[in-house]
Amino acid sequence: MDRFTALQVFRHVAELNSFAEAGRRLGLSPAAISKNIAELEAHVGARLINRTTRRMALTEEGRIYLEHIVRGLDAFSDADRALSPLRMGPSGTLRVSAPMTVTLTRLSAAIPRFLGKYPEIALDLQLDDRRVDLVREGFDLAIRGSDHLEDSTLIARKLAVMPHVLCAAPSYFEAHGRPKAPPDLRSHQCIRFSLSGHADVWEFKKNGRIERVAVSARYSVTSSLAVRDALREGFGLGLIPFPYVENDLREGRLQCALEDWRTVETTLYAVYPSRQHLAPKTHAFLDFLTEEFGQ
Amino acid sequence: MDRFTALQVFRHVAELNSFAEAGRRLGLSPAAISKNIAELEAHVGARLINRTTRRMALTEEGRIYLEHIVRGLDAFSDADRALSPLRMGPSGTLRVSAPMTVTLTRLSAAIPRFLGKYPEIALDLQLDDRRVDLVREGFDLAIRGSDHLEDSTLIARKLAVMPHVLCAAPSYFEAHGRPKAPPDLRSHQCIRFSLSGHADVWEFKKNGRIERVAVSARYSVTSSLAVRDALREGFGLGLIPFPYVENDLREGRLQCALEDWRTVETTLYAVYPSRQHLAPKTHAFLDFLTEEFGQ
DNA sequence: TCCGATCATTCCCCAGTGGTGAACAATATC
DNA sequence: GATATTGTTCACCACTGGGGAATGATCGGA
Repeated sequence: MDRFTALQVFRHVAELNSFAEAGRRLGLSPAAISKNIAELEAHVGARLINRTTRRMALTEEGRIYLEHIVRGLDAFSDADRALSPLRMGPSGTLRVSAPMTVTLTRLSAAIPRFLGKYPEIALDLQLDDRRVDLVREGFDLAIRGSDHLEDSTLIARKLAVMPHVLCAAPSYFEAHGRPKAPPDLRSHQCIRFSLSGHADVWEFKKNGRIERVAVSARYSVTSSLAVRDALREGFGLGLIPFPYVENDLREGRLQCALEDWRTVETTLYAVYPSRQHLAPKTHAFLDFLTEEFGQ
Repeated sequence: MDRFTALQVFRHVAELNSFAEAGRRLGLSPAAISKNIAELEAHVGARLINRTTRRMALTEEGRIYLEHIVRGLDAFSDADRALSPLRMGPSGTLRVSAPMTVTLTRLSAAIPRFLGKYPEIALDLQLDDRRVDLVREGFDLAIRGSDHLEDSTLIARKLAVMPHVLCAAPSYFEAHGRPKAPPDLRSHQCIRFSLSGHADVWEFKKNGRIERVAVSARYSVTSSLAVRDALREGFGLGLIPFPYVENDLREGRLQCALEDWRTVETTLYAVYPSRQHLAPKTHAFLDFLTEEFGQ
């Protein structure tokens, strides 16, 4: 039986002192009211309402029961109401995981604007290049740089594609020469971003031809920014997302090599647990992200 | 949908951190658990639990919701528990309405024994010769002297039949003579118990013949005990339940007349609102009554 | 690395439940 | 007395809530 409606019926009947009136309020037939009360009494094992066709009054049991019931029902409507602000406007605490580098280079400057737009949102932003477990660690959303398809039941929205470029400092090219084709890389000093899915093997394409080069690197590091720093110092060649070195290239601090070859690209995804019942706060942040990376 | 089970499911899932385990505890299939949670989320309009097949964690909404829900569910189990003492042993307050006279003559002496036997019962005994409205005034049980069938939806259990006798004091008979047949009563001084259903017309039967006498009385009173007092004083003839005058007759203070005619009788009923879910306290009192009147 | 076990979800199917509407009995009201 | 209202009961029925199996994902261990 449906306890919940039975209890609601009981409450209405008790407070309105009438079966028929309760039925009208709840949009139920008199028959339904009668049955609900009877069921509830059967469940409780006690008569709750003494009644004839014209009069009705709670029994002692009924009074005691009602008292508790009302507390319970109120708690439930409170529960629904407690969620409505979170459902209405974007508010609450938003837990986001994002990789350090991409955040610092492309996002963190814009975040105050986001927080300014949604004063009800508190942002807990965890910068971490690990691939975090969304649900285990309770994140609402994560940003991931991924080069392969998403694996799990999570939802992924593509934010941006970051093509990689092979580059080094002018001083490096002067000292070691400039590679003409991918295989030349074997004799070069390569700097490796170790968290990349293609850290060990660098891939180049031209005219449908694919060249793979197993890279041996004396310097592996878990941040592309550290790679960039090393590149600037002329320590070696690196494969690095274009946006990170855009300024360096324009201003001549770094130069590209093998520009006629296409190489890997990192796709940036926003990942979240489910598309259903997406919380407004999460929705707002998603919009912010797509807008921010969309330009 | 059944909110109640959905909420129970949600609580179990949240506290056990597992859909499957919750299913086992509640005796439900995994499918049912899944559906319940999905329904609840649809009702609430927010995702309550983030989940993959292996991990699950409450969302912010889920935590808030759970907090309220638990209060509500606890209130409900409290409600059930609050009634169980009333269901188990006879206890609580028992409200009984009874006619003054029959109580004083046949019951009140035994009541302390009843209360001694059931220490958890408090008795609120309203002595009132009115015909009270059981449910309107919130009685658990009423004792009624009735000479006609019960009229309403109430349940009536027969307690005793009290035949009436026509009697008066010896002094009265000496002064006014002894009636030989019902019609003689017209010339007698009659004392009337005005609450009786047959106060105006006294009925006598013999050999299937029925005699009705319209009684004119100078003294009408609402208590049979007052009638008895008047009879003892030799003021007139009265039709009165036999038990009330049993001692007087045995000891010669009063004498019968028309003993070869059968006259009306009052049947004593215990009346209560319903046979279903009879509270133990009421049951105990009913047993007490039948025992007390049964001898 | 592969296989078996476990978990949540989805689909389909079905019994059982809660609902309605009408007939009914009791009782207020006019 | 006639009428209207109320709570109960009885069929009847749509629909829901549950089980079972298949599916996809993930974990743990060999």
